[in-house]
Amino acid sequence: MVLPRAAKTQRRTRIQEEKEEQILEAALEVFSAHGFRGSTIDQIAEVAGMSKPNLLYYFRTKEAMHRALIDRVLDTWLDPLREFNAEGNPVAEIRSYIRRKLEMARDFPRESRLFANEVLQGAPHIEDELKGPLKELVDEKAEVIRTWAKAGKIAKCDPYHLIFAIWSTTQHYADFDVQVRAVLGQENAGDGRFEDAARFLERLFVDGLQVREQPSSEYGLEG
Amino acid sequence: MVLPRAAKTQRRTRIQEEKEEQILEAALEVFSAHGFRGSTIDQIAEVAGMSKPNLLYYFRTKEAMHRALIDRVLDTWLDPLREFNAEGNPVAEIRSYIRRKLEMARDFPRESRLFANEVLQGAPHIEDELKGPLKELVDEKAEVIRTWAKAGKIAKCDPYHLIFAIWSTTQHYADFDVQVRAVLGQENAGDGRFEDAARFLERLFVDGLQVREQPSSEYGLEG
DNA sequence: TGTAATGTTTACCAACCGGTCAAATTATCA
DNA sequence: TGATAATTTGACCGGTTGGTAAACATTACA
Repeated sequence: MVLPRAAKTQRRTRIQEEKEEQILEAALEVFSAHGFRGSTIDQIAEVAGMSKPNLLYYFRTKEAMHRALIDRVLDTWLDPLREFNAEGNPVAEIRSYIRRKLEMARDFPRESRLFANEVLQGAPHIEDELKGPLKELVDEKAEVIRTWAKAGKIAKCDPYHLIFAIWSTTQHYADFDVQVRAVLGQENAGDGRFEDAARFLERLFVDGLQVREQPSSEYGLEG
Repeated sequence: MVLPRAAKTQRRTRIQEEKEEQILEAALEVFSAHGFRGSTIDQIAEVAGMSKPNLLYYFRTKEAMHRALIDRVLDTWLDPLREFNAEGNPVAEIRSYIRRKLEMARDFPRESRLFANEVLQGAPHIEDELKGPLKELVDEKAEVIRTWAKAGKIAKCDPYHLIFAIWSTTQHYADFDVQVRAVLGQENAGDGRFEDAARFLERLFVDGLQVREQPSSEYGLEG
């Protein structure tokens, strides 16, 4: 037989699992750093420590590799939002969501950049995931936030833009890492910037979402 | 003479100016959408409406085109931060900075994505700009913010992370536009999302930076 | 108007890139 | 062990890409 390629034989060989693991790890390294078009199969092969035809034995095409990687990573990536709990204390839930997202930016920056690259270039490969599972999950959690606001547990605000703000501020530390480092300077070599960021962001969002008697009317909104 | 190429002759021809303008416009379109490696000279040539060798007559290499584009756009891009005025009302200054950044995300999304692509992939072509002019400008404005905080005009906070938060939340609407649209759904076709974002962000930052008697001590910061 | 400088295009090249093929090597198991 | 299936690799292919050479066209200007 010439084309087992994972799908054909139900039972996966030990070697198959190991090699596919190796390849996806290397693919994550390369795709997250250069984007889909900017990456070459040779690069991935070199990082994975195997020959190009060998990669193509496990994944028929470059696109197949990318898709497998996206599928594998997307679930994990959305976990923090899934944990968002309607029953919990609203402010505490938002705080811990921020903390979890920031931890992911620190511990899984490549995953963050993989999606950032993809979305930035128009999401040509993950449009369905965005309009499907992602939107549904966000809709669900936005409804939770809206309920909290109506119940007076947090300040009234647009839940979608709140989620966008949490995404952008936290993922910024993964996606724009070189810029953050450049601006903060060399002395900020360790992970200290993540702790500073956590302090700042938790305070910003918590104070910003506190229910207020006179909701900053002196800065009333014009067009 | 065969190689005038702008630099050699001091006086620029009318044609030179027009064509270089055309090329950089096309380059912005293509580079911002696909990143440096993902873009081809042929693509840019087609958008610019001229032949590939003709492009290379004005810019010797693909890198030269990219560099010229970056140089041209970076100045404009930093204008909103430059306008940040130490003498003004602190909260008003921050609000109008947010507004200006959001307007830029709406009106110049390609410029935003150009830099996002670049930084995301490790800023291989603009490292010097980040560590030089950008850092100096941010250092200067961070000092202004720190002064305001010390004077009790705004809440005490890390000025660098405040700036990062404003950058990330506003640029998010340009860089991750497809994701924002996907999550908000089709009904949000116009520019309404920018107005909603402005309302949300101005309120978030203004309320979050309000000086407080008891600075949210009940959510005291742990590690 | 003539001519030298400037601008444009066609044809082309070498390197690279995604992917194939067939032969060789290794693992599996009756 | 031997035969069969699974895995790996070197050689190769067609298309693309960044860039060049040189002939051709146009403009500026004395």
